[in-house]
Amino acid sequence: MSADRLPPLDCACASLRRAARAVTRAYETELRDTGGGLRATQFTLLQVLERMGTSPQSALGDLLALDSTTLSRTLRPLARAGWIREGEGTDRREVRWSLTPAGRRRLVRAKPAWERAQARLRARLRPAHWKMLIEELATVAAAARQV
Amino acid sequence: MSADRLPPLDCACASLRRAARAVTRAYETELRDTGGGLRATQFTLLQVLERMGTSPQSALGDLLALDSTTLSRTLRPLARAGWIREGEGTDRREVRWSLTPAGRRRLVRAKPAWERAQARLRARLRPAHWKMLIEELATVAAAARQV
DNA sequence: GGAATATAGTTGCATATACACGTATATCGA
DNA sequence: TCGATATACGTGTATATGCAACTATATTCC
Repeated sequence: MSADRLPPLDCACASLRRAARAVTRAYETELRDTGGGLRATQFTLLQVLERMGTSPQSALGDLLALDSTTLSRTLRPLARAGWIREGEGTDRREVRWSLTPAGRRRLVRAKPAWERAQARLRARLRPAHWKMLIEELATVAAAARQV
Repeated sequence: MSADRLPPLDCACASLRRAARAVTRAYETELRDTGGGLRATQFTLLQVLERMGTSPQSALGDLLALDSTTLSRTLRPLARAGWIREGEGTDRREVRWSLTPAGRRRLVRAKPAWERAQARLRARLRPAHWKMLIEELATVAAAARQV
């Protein structure tokens, strides 16, 4: 029933939000069916922590353009589930997060679903556009933050 | 303090969500300061209704890739504010929406803020990339819905 | 050293978003 | 024509998201 094409929206913000909603739904469907029900944001946080090793909470927020208050509340359930752990830094205000072994296993288990979602979307785009899109989105996010 | 650049994220979903968050904040800041505090989604709905004239609720959901339950709750405050109005269709299940004169005025009043936000973002991107981005995002949204 | 300021994070509140499920209406098929 | 199915929408519930305002710690600078 879903249309093969959608009319472009003049507004960049509306365009981004619409695409984010549609793509999030596709990824979360995949994650729900076989990836154990991680939400998109949860998966992303685990994936980023895997790449960063250990990271102050604020650095996660900077990297993902996530407000610190959102981050606090999104990380809490991940910690409660035992997938991430708080570490100590020199700065006593700061919270440093890292993946636990359980978190790493959780991520490994979810990755096939994520890869399927990626592959499925990618297959529907022109090959050259994928990389461009990823890079342009990074540029856009950085540009928007500078305001 | 915000970085001039951000590292790309491998995940298309994470890339889109990050960009959508950052851009939404930029647009809503502008709308808050001088546009009367419309939220991004509210502005988008008014703008789309202006373009479509009258539209069944389901058509709005299709166009914006918005779940119908989200739409119900998002439209309600707009109706309460008197910016949109319910109309009758042949199908008694259906709700048809259209902009009221007050809604049109509201939109006119918010547009300069929106245009400033658009212009500011656009100025930070390579000129050729803007149109490409808008179109690619429409393609991505449509592609993700087909899953 | 201590006041002014900046930074890291949290809490209260409000909107955004969607899934599971329910209700009402319409359509289809034997 | 009437029972099965499909469509349009709403409710309950849960997560996502960010602003205003707050606390606690660190830094700056006189």
